[in-house]
Amino acid sequence: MPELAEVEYVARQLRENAIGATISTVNIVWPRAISHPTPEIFAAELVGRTITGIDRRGKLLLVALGRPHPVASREPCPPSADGVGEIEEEGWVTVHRRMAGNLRLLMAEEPDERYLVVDIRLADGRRLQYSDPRKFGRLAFWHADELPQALAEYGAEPLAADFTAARLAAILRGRSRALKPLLLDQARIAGLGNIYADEALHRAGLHPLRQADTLTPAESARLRDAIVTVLELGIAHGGTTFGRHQGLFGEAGRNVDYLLVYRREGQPCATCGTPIQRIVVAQRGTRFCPRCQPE
DNA sequence: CTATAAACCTGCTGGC
DNA sequence: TGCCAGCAGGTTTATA
Repeated sequence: MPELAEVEYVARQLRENAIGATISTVNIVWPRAISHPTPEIFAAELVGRTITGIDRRGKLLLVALGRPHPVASREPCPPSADGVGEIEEEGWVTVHRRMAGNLRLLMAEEPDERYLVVDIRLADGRRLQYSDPRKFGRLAFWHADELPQALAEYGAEPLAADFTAARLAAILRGRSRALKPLLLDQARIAGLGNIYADEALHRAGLHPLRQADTLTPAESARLRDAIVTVLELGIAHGGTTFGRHQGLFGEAGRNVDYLLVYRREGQPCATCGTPIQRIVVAQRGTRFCPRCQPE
């Protein structure tokens, strides 16, 4: 599930529902899921802190943690527009769901998630649970001054204002790699995964094996627009869900109904009717329309 | 720099 | 129904 669109969708839900909540206990069911610093320190650092903001970088979810002001103001501080209130950030939890991880916010009476990996109890009785049947996903805690090292390897943010056609053209320039592995390279563009890479290439009319530095300016502009479009559509549809839930409350994303090529091999292309083809590129199943996306 | 394979894990689906 | 092969939304590491 979790590519940029699915992470962004959950980030928005968390921003609406979890900011201001205080963590009372942390139970780590599968310790290897904590990648930094150690499971024990992770748990100890979280307890007593309050969720002050939610952010995202590529497929990585960022949860800002702080402590309420020790003194005074009787008024609870309302979160500001960027999700950060009058509480000082002291650290961050990062969540990478990899292939199959899910984040759920459970009401007090709801049963535990299946495949539970980390259970975070909130002071109001709700639980924030990370579950993951494949156990590929990772959580970490970073002090505020350590966060940059956690984000150091990420490339362009596709939904940021500076992700222009010129920016993408600069990324493609001088690279002999095929487009598909380049789009999946998080150090170049952060957040595209197998679904949205295939969908973006299809919308741009580009073959997945096309060499990156052979695109014309018009083609790279088309690709930039296609990337932004597929991601925004994915977010608007609540993400793409194949198996289990992926929203914060267990709801399935509806974007699967809008995919044009991903997992549609053999079915007719919506544009030209040619059967969608599947090949393997960089160990990943890759779908495209051989007519709309000529090599 | 680029490419390829394997590893990390488990669940699900389709074929026989 | 049972078993096996193949596939899966991602990343890291080792090897050419």
